[in-house]
Amino acid sequence: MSDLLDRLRDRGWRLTSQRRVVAEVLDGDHVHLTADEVHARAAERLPEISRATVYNTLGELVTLGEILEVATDGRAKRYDPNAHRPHQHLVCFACGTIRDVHPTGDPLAALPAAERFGFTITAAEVTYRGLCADCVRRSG
Amino acid sequence: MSDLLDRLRDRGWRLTSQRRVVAEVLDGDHVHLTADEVHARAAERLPEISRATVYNTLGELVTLGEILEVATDGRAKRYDPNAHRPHQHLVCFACGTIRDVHPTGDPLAALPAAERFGFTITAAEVTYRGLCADCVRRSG
DNA sequence: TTCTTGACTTAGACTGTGTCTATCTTAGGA
DNA sequence: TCCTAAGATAGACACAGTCTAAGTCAAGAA
Ligand SMILES: [Mn+2]
Ligand SMILES: [Mn+2]
Ligand SMILES: [Zn+2]
Ligand SMILES: [Zn+2]
Repeated sequence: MSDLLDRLRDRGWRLTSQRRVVAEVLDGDHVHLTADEVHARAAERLPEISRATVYNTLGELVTLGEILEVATDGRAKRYDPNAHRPHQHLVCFACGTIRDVHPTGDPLAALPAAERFGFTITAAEVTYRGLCADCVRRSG
Repeated sequence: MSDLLDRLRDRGWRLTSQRRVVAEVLDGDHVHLTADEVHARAAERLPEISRATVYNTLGELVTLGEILEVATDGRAKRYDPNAHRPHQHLVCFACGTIRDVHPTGDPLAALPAAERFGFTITAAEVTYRGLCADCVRRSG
């Protein structure tokens, strides 16, 4: 985490208290918070932080490649600090929980040239969907 | 197309002119229109159709399994009449064009049990991203 | 240490996308 | 032809996100 702050300072970032708490809130595994969730948690530590600053900071961290923007549903985007290791997502239909998963092989290999329509393809995102153990139990 | 209208009538749908034009607008291959695009095209044929009716009709067609809702970016959802054959999507970074593609194999097979976190997984959506031939040409 | 300044933060207006409600219209059966 | 519940409509509303103008402050200069 403080290595993140070091990298940012090296890139000329001014280290404000707002940016520090946003970075702290995003620390951890399987973290996929919406901008408003980040704002709520940041505001516990720094009550007057504004929504605009949270959006600005998240956007800058995405541009710098330090976090990922994930749009799994039609709702709010989620912000993912796990930008260092490529991964895909597993989402529960019922409760919306998101886990990072690491499929084997290269998903691009499954797409034959005849199905590429002349595109130069550089990425494949996979979203696995199902019910998590808790929601299976609850629903019978 | 009229087989679609037949199926809907069989399911007890009242066939209004509004529902008819929405169904007509969604006919074709590689069609992935936003709700407002559907509304604009429907309004060419039926000028006073309302946004609410377009949203209602699209939602009902999704519920009936006649069209798919696709969220490829963080923007407006797109509606896809190709609900009869499973497929994935190929999206151009630059112009946003969407093509239907059919990868080989089952994407679920690439996710080992140890990476499933106890979920009961029932679906995998893949979005391939790259530059289409036109945008590659234009950009250099 | 204090000063300076442009980078940063803020409140709130504004936009795009989608939902809801109250009222009006109409498809299709009696 | 008439009736009525299903459907259509306008516009208010909600949510996610962007933008702007004015105020604040981190960090380098002196
Ligand atoms: Mn993730
Ligand atoms: Mn499609
Ligand atoms: Zn769940
Ligand atoms: Zn393109």
